[in-house]
Amino acid sequence: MIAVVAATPMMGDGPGIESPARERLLEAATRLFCRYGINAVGVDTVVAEAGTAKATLYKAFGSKEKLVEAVLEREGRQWRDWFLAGLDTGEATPVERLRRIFPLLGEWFAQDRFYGCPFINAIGEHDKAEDRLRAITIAHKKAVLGRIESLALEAGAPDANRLAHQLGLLIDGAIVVAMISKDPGAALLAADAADSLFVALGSDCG
Amino acid sequence: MIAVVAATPMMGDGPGIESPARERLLEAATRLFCRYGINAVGVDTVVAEAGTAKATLYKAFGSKEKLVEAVLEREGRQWRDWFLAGLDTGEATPVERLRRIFPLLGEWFAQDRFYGCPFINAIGEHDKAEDRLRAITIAHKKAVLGRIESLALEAGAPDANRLAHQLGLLIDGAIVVAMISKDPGAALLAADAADSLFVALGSDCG
DNA sequence: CGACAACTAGACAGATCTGTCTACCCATTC
DNA sequence: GAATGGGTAGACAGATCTGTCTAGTTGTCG
Repeated sequence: MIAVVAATPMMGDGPGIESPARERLLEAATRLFCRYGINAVGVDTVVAEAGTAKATLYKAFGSKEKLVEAVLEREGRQWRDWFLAGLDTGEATPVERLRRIFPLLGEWFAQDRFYGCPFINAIGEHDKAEDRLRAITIAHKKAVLGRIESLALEAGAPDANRLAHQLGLLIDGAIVVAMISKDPGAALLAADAADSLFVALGSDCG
Repeated sequence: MIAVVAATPMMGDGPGIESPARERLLEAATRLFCRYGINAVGVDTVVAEAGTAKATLYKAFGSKEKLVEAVLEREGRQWRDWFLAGLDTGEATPVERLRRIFPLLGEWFAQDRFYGCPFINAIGEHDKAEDRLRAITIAHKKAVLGRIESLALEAGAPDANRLAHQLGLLIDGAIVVAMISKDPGAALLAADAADSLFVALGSDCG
């Protein structure tokens, strides 16, 4: 127990708890699951892409299902770090920060590695009565919408919670449309629609 | 060839071209694919649920992939028939018809058989470089948004095409949020957001 | 009756899936 | 040097997948 954490002597990357093999597995699984779908990718493909042995995967995660959860949690954390940092960086008014949402999404959509939202896709291809993936997804969305609601509140929105969730609708809609159409322009359209939601905020001008 | 169409002597249901076995297969496949995901359901499960033999499935569709396409095309057609009829039925102004969009979606979300959008889910769990399912999906969305754009035009929208596509964002967003949260209230939220998009239309009143 | 068409039941082949297991490698540490 | 722990390589079991094939059943029509 103690040795497991106290070990990892050389690698200084990240928190130092993750072993390199575990990290390579997460990266490979993320890439493959997002591109081809979770059920369409076998663990043999994941370990081949990660360059590890199959036993390493099962030692680290226990099952493919647990690997999927770990992938979603890691990918969600990284995405939120990137997205929320994009909102919060530098000097800006709350409304200006809210207006960054869709340009940021546009950057994401334009990446050749953009395959839609891993959470939405994962839920879509699993039993809809399954609650585990939905719980992970809801936690992720709550973290994102929570920050947006704070900004809406600072911006003086009459109903910050409602505004945040309506922006959430536009966010998810834009993600889905961008995945289907392969057109990052969905972000521009959503930005425009969001402006219509911002008219109640004081500092607005077409 | 001719016999295949000219036959089906007794059954008078529907257009009469579909054989009962084929229809049962489509119904069973739709139910199972939507609920559990396409890749998670094998053809053995489909034929068992449909009460047919496996050979009947392959005789009628040729492959599981073709069955999937047939399911999406049939389901899309039925959904559009229901949805567009809901918009167009009875006497109403174009804006009133546009305002029916989200209450209609709310009815859909509230059904216990609601498992999200089969098109979105299908694309999400397949290779994102695959174009076949995307083409079917785009055709479906085009049919829906085309009618919405006509209504927006009749309603005097300054940019009917843009309004239609923005409503499309809210529609897809609401579908996804309803699937994730299992809360039909996403439709109300979207209806409210849509009202903000309608302010440019003349006959609007909070 | 005989031909025919649609369907059923289920065996079967071959591939692939998840998960386990053995045997070995190698670096670090005591 | 010996022990240890993380990793590799890959065989293996057992299930399940898609798709094919054979044989038999049912019902219709001439």
